[in-house]
Amino acid sequence: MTTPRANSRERILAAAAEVARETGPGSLSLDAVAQRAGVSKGGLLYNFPSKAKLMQALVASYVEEFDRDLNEAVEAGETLLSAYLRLTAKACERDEPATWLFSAMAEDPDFLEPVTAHRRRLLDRLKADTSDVAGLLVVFFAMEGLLSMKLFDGTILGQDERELLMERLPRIAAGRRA
Amino acid sequence: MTTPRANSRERILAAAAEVARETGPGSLSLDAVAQRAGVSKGGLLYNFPSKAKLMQALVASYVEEFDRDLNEAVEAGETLLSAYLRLTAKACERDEPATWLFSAMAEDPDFLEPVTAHRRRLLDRLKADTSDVAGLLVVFFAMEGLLSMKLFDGTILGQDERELLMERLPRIAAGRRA
DNA sequence: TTGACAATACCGTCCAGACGGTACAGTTAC
DNA sequence: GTAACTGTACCGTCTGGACGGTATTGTCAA
Repeated sequence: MTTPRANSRERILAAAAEVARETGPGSLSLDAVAQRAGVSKGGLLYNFPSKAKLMQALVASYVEEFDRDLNEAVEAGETLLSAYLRLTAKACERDEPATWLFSAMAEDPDFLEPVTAHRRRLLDRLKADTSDVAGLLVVFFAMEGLLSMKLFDGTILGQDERELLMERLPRIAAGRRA
Repeated sequence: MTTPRANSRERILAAAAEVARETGPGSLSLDAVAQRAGVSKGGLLYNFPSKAKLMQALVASYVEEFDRDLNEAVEAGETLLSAYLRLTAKACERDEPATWLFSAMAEDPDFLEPVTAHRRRLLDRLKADTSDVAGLLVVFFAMEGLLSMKLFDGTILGQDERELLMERLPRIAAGRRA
């Protein structure tokens, strides 16, 4: 009952994210991931020879996807800030928070290094693109705060409040005072 | 020595936070905590009858401390917003990030509920104190973003950048009520 | 005053289960 | 034939936590 062609890696990665979300970040066992992906444990370890490699791939795929989307938007003519705002807001509205991030952190905090490096590069790109650094920082960290709340599951903000926030942010980054 | 040790609970809680910080959020074992606290595992389990109770106490003590400090500042005449800004900034500058939070989350995401509830209450209090809700939201989430970066270990921001940010924030939330 | 009992605050040991990882023989698609 | 698996069996380690024991202090009736 096998169709062994290889989107296996993607299926496994997606399964890992699902398991992390459903059973909690601390319960990401290889057995659970293999079962969820419809793969044997042997098969999982064939694709990712250790749990550490799985985690690294999980983190890397997230960073790559974000950068890809961002660069596509910029090449299509959108401003960097606008694209960042839009993509991050989209991430905030997704049903599945990226709790796999916590799984990676629980396994070994060093696995987050690619994410923090990515964030640092992103901020640098945004800084190079504005004349109002302070305003940019405010906007950037507000978005990061919103995103982290989503990660921590907090549905702290109502719809109307979020709209209020998202409406104000671009005006701050534009250098205008309310 | 023979006399029952005073403040065992506090020592254990502090030890748990230390272990979480030093060995990573996923490696918070009772053995490690007991050893660090200078208590046997049996003694630990006497004070906190399960790991879950330990985590809950860890979370609760954080929330209580924050609220206590905040209320003291307000009673001493500081405005709520100013106190919130100051206390959160202080937390960001502390050497020891609160990685125990991730330990709690790894154990069971539900343990974070008191924290998110606390955050929600805090935001509500701040909202009731301002006429410019949108501005407040920006400031609040920017601070939360800064804090979460600290938690994720990201030393993303340099000293000068943080000063730039912290200088701008109060001006955005300038709309005060009566 | 004292002896009996109980509560408090631990210590040290043990154990069942979960987990990551290995090994390897068999199976299927190309 | 080979890459990409499956399936099973197994190992060593770690972990939460149950349990029984112990020392000190407190209470209180006779």
